[in-house]
Amino acid sequence: MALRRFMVQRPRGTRDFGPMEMKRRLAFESLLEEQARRHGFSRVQTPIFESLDLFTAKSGPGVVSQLYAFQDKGERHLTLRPELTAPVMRMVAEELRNETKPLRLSYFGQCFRYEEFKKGRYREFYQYGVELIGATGPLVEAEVIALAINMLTEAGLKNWELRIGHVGVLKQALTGIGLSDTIEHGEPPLASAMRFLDKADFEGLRVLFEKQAISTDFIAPLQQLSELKGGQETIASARELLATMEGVSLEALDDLESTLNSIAQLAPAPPSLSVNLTVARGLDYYTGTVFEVHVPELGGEGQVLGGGSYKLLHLFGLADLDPCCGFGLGFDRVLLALEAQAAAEQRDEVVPGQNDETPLLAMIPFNINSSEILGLVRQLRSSGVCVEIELRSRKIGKAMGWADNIGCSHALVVGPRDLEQGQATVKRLSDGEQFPVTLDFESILSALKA
RNA sequence: GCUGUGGUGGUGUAGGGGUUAGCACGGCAGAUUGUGGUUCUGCCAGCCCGGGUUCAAUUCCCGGCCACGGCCCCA
Repeated sequence: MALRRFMVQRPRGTRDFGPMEMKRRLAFESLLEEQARRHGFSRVQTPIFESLDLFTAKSGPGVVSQLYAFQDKGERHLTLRPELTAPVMRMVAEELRNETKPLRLSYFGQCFRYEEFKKGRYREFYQYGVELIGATGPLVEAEVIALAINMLTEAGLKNWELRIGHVGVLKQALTGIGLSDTIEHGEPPLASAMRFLDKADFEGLRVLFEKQAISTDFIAPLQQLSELKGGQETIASARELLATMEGVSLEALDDLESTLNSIAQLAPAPPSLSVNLTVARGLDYYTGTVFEVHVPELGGEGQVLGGGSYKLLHLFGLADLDPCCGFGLGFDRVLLALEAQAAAEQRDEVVPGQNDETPLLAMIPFNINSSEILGLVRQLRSSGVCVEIELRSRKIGKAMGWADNIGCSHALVVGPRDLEQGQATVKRLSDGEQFPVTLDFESILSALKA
């Protein structure tokens, strides 16, 4: 292409989506939307850019290095949004304070992160998510998680693993044995202990316990707790371990069990369910149940969904609505997984319903003034038929080839003779069968349905 | 943040210090001036960018850009 040297390339880490790909993406989006709708969630939308403060308030100043941040002409500090939870929280505080609670909100859109991209990680990526705001407890969490399960199931995703945990279990165990949650120097002892458990650094934990004058006898059961992994039976094992530690509350564990029981009724069983008390999601605003979905086929970037109960609305003066529960679904990653699985099974359809089954009619004006058929085209389109007009004045044979190539189900040639007689033939391209019609939309409509 | 591999028409590829840079798919047109998917013919269209070595670089070297991976990290 001679013009290449003058072309401007797509920025690094971004993607274009052609017609075929968009068909899949739109089908996937409406599938997710339909599930959200059935669970009572309503779609909202927030701006592509926000005040920088919104994200530093949520995640600390460190996030700035990963943001597409800039100043506008009024020298306001803005950034392209790196995620959608904080904007939705902002919107709730700003616009939806007086709506009847609880709110069930869903959203979908681009997010931007300035980082090295690779398979499943892009600088511009798409996130679908939901937040349930203004209600708390095991049933709320179960509703949200069940929606996630139903979405992935309906999308036809296979071989995925739901990992579920509850940050309260270990936290209550640690406070129960006497670790403090208040700051002395820098990090509260409780947070340090959580970190050590997360990284399986039991020597670090021992040092901390000695410093805090806490019996190191607790380390063994804590280690066992953090290493628990398995199905629902894991709850019973955790209960036994916690029972050996005096003064430790079982409330979080009871909640988790209750959540799991409700999920089992609200959604089909996921292909794999694993209870893991160290699914901490690395973030300190999570307060209750936390969960992630992984797809092994995706390798390093295998997490396709993550969420839980968190406290963020207090940042906006709405502490009474905390905690909320929600999740974000990596739209691109789920699609990648679906594509990989479809390819492995040599399946054509990647997303259920991606292939539009409505007839597409190629209207081929032949040696006539095309204005003769425009009224008919309009009537057909009003009746819900997809109509494409041949625009290059091809000869009949070529026009048929064109119609077939672009995926038309039927073709209708209208030439001088047809106009004269008020009749024509609708040709079904799949098998070549022809149907005589009169040149009015009702007759053509019934031929298309034949 | 660390690191591996690679870049030839729109797509997939062959080749290789001096070539009319080959092939397939594709698009367009004709064979075929009222009915497609076959066939035949013609046309369209390419060596990522910059510097170096050389008489000569698309080919070798260096840098950049882009692409695809593996770690780390992740709101």
